[in-house]
Amino acid sequence: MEDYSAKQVTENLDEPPNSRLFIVTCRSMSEEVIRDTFAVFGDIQAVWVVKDKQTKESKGVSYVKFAKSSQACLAMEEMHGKVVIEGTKPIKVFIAQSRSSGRHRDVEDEELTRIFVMIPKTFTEDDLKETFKEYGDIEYCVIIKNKFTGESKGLGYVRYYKPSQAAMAIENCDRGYRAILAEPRSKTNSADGEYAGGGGGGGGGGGGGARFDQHGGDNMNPYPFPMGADPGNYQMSDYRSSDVMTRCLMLASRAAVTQEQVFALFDIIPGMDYCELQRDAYGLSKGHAVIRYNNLGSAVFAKEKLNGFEYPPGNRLAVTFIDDGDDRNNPVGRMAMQFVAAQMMSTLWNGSSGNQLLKSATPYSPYVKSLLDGPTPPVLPSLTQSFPGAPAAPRIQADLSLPAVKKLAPPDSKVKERLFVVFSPSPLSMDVLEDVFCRYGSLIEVHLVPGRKVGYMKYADKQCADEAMAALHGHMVNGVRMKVMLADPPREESHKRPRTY
DNA sequence: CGACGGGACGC
DNA sequence: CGACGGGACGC
Repeated sequence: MEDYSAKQVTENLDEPPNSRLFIVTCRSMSEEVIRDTFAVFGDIQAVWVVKDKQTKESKGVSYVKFAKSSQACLAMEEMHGKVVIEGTKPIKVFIAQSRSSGRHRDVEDEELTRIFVMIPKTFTEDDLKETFKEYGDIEYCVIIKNKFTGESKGLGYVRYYKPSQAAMAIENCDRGYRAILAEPRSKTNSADGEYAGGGGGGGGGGGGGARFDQHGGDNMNPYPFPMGADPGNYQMSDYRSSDVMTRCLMLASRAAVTQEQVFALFDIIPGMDYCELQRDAYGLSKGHAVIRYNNLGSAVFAKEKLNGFEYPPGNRLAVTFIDDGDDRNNPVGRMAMQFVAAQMMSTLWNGSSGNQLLKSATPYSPYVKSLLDGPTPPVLPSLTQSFPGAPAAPRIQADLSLPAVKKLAPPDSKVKERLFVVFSPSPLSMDVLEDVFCRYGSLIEVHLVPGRKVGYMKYADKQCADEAMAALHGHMVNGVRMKVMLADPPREESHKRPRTY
């Protein structure tokens, strides 16, 4: 078909994605005509007219492979529905399905016009639009935000009117935006993928342990009400699906707490389905966090038990409902709370065999017990000892004198230098590292490599980084020796990752 | 010795 | 409706 060996062609057919056209023509249209017709839209790498094996006659189907997706998209937009040979039917032009996906459904514009990007947390939707309008008219921009605080998650969608515009944006925008085609939202993903089937915990390794699976199997009704038809059942389902705000707690802490700590603490109570630390514009913890449970009972219980709790020791946490509204002492909430407590107790006493419920809490049994038994508010210093990554109350012991703590650089600062740190015998926790490495100024963020004894420190200023390295290399912090050196430049784009464009 | 790569919208 | 050929690197 072209001056490419067979192997090369088949391997490149789907690369970049959406760079190949599927064209329906009249049977008389030759390869030459097709090539001439489409050559004006870009660099054609291959043309293939599907022919009958016996008669060698065209079946009226052709493929045209372009070098770029934007070229294929432009050709599609310009040529679909056009009459190429007078007196014959207009041709149809689509983006071809990738060869590996066995489906033959037409690729819709819907799937080709919305991109998904990573942006600085400081970006507004207007910033997003300003940044991406140079690639084409934008229908709308959306930034994914925290529902309660409006804080950006650093991710956004941009919808263009035409596939070629989205393709241009993906091909030409700064690589830092990591622009890819967005997956269509309509894809009816089984509501909460995490709760499907068996072990959902695996993936992120995010410290918190597996979720408590409260709406797991149909046979497991976590509430003391029968599923039968009685008023109680209605009331219950009504309350389960009640407004999210009623299940949301706000944590306030004077001492700095990490996301991991808050997660570990509130995850003790079953049903946590959201936990996020609030940060200020400079990425510093403001000592606030939002925690949501999937049922009111757990939220009530968590508030009762954790409000006033000392964590870390000496620091009294304040836990309130986000909407400091009305009566939380309604019977339903109380019953639900008591039931959750009872269930946790029984699970603990009975050893919870075959019950996935307290999987992640099991290691914490002693203090979960005391938490449940304890007065309100409980003071259980021993609790903090066993939380992974809990700081010995920002107490840092070092074999050198450390300067005072300095403010972090804004999270979207340009990284001017990275330090590579090796820990021995084991890695230090995130917050200890932040506390130590920020003291020379301009620290942007600490990155620990999961499962390894190494980490990276990002700095916005070369001199600060060098100073930190000179001061800390070979030194000991909390019994951990650190090698601190300049990081090798990040690996340049491995072409391994599958791209969506 | 000791190496990073990320990602999802509650209609 | 209209969906996937021909030909085969070199350890």
